[in-house]
Amino acid sequence: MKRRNTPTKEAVLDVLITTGKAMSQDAIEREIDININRATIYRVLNRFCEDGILHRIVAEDGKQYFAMCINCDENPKPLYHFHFRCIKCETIECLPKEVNFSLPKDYLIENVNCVLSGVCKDCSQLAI
Amino acid sequence: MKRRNTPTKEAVLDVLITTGKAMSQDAIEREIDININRATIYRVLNRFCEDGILHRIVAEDGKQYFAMCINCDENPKPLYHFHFRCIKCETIECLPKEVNFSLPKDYLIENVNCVLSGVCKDCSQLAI
DNA sequence: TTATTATTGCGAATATGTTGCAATAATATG
DNA sequence: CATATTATTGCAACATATTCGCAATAATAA
Repeated sequence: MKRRNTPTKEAVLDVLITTGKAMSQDAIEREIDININRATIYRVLNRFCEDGILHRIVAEDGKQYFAMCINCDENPKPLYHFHFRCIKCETIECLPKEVNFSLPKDYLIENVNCVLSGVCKDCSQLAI
Repeated sequence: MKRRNTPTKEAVLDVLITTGKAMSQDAIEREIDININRATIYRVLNRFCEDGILHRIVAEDGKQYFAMCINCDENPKPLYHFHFRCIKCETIECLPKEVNFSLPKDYLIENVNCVLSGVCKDCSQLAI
């Protein structure tokens, strides 16, 4: 199943690149100027995840967030990194901090989903 | 708002104690012999969380899971510990492993939600 | 025993995410 | 350039998780 280039895919990637953070489907939809169907956005996001272009984070709000893989911006992130979700501005960012864990014997690891939440520096300074 | 003792609350706690793992609303409902309304179970669980009796984990499936706080069983867990979700048996257990993280300056931490997923030892050995 | 009010059940509402299907459009081929 | 192939889209419907309003019930206090 060969992939095709579509305005939708470009628009979605664009938003994620310029924002530089992890975004949910509705946030992405809000940011895109052209009108794109909800289901289509999900399908595009899922395909990007399959292709290793995006990674998916599930936050404590139970929602899925999507972010560019590894080299979101200048500083490369370790494979399994922490994420920070700001409860004020509702954005999620990848932290350049690796998740260190060890599993008891006979456990097989498949995925890591670590989200810290609180108030990000921008919002905490606004509060002053 | 003073809390009252009800059969529902007892039943829910009972299941969580005997299972010793984190369970979702539907898993709890399945395990309880008496009939309890879905909404009621959620309310009971939420109240227990408010009261610090249970803690809430959100897994990659976007669902909420609830587990006894800290001293789920004999071995006490650190405040912020990892959780392991088995994709075979669909259970979540608290790992006695503390989450070590550090935040950039001016970030305020509020909550930590770390879930590793894969195959637990019981299920990985079944596969052999 | 009675009054107060926390708790429950029920139904409906909300939100997130997925899916089937027909229509559209990106790419490859002649 | 014209056409065939099929990936992608839009739409509506669906599935599931969780919450909420409201009236009825029941736990506790008096």
